[in-house]
Amino acid sequence: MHRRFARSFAFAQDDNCMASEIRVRFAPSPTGYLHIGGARTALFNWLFTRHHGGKFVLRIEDTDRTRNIEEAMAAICDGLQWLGLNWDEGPHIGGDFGPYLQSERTELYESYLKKLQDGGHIFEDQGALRFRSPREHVIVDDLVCGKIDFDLSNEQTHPDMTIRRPDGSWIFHFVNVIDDMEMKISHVIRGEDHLSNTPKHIEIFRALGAMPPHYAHIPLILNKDGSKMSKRDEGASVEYYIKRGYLPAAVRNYLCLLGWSPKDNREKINIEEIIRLFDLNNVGRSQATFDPDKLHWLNGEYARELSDSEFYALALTKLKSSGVKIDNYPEQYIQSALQTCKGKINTFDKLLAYCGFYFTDDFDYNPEGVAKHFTAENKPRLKAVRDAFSALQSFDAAEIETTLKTTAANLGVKVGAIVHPTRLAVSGSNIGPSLYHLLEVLGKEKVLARIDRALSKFF
RNA sequence: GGCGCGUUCGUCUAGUGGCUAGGACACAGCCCUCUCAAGGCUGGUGCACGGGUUCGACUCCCGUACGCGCUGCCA
Repeated sequence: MHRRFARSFAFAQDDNCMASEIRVRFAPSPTGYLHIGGARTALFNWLFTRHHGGKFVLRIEDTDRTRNIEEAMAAICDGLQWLGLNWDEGPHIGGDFGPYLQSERTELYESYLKKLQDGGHIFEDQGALRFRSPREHVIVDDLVCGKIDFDLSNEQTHPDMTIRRPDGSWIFHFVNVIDDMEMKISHVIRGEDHLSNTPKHIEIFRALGAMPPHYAHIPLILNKDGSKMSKRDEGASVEYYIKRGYLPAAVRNYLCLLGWSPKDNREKINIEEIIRLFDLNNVGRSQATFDPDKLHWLNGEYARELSDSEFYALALTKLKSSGVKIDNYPEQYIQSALQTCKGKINTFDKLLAYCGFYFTDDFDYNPEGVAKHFTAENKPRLKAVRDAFSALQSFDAAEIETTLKTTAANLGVKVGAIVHPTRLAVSGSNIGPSLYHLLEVLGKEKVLARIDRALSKFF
């Protein structure tokens, strides 16, 4: 009830000031990696502006004076770009409200500090500067959480916040507010961990005589075990998915589904459609657990939808980065080899294990497969396959299929009985691409050699 | 401890007083099949608990429990 009222109220305000542009920001600190939760926050900000037609600002909150800011910032920018979350203002591209690194905005903070001091809002405490709270109730009218009444009247439970350290460096609460004000941010969309900070931020806006922006606090993303996803957790950074060969569109789609839903049972939705449907009033309020399995499935959905050339390009890149000596093989060979893998793997990090046998003769044989298929009774069968193959003129998938089937019939066994030993002999694995096509790609010579090798090695 | 937020299958969610509580991932079985995928079919598990309000609560109110967040001279 409260929530709905709060929302209509907030949007009524928007309607009254149509002139003011919608401006949102993503304001990470340069930790050196893009957290998956941060990426989702950035994504929701981005979706919100793309839906309403506003500006998406990237601001780096580097008040901590870390070294290697360039490097740490690059990880974040790369992650955002990989996800397709382009910013309209910020590092690299500038804008009318820069600079976009807090470390370069000190004079601005000084001047606002002066204003606050002149207004009697600041006092010194052992060399640090604190903001004196007016000690009132502050109502946060949140677009996702509804109206929340915070009672800040008790100094014991809500001490005056520090805004500047004795060494002159700034505290997040202060610079964050100043920047949102100066950059004319209209909607602050951020993680729910900031909800309790919001009344304090509003106090600063008021002390400066400014209107606070609209707030929207989105639920946090948790680990499988219910704990907060932290840097140490596997899969907590976007980079992890880049390295594993996930598709950005799939990761982005998955992230959208955490705390937001199209409400019509669709899971795989293209980004244009999401932009069309997305709004703050259909963002959920409860925390979501990150489910790697579902992401993996969704990635497979996207992977299967890739065109042949897209798949080939991505697969080739992956093979090269995996150290496969690709130059030793003709392009046509590589192409047909990779084509047999299309639609079979959900993520590209599985590619090498799936098709490595195409690019080396020196592969391992799966032990369970050996125990199961390289049996005494299968020896004559594998020999029969070998002989049948050697008699073939054209070694194409159709011929191979026919040959295997007639061979099986002659032996009085099901085709599976000879398929498995053959696959194992030529690829070392009991899973893989379609055997008929795989054999065609490998070519008669290699196939016969590998069968011979298996025959002499295991029987 | 105080303050705040949350709680529908294991997980993500749909659901705004009357539904056999729907979908998806995962899981199990079956079908298809040269393996693996994919696809098809079937199955199981869910409204945290206790009070109200109401003719009737998953849905509204209160409390409890649990989870998470904030409570920093971190962001």
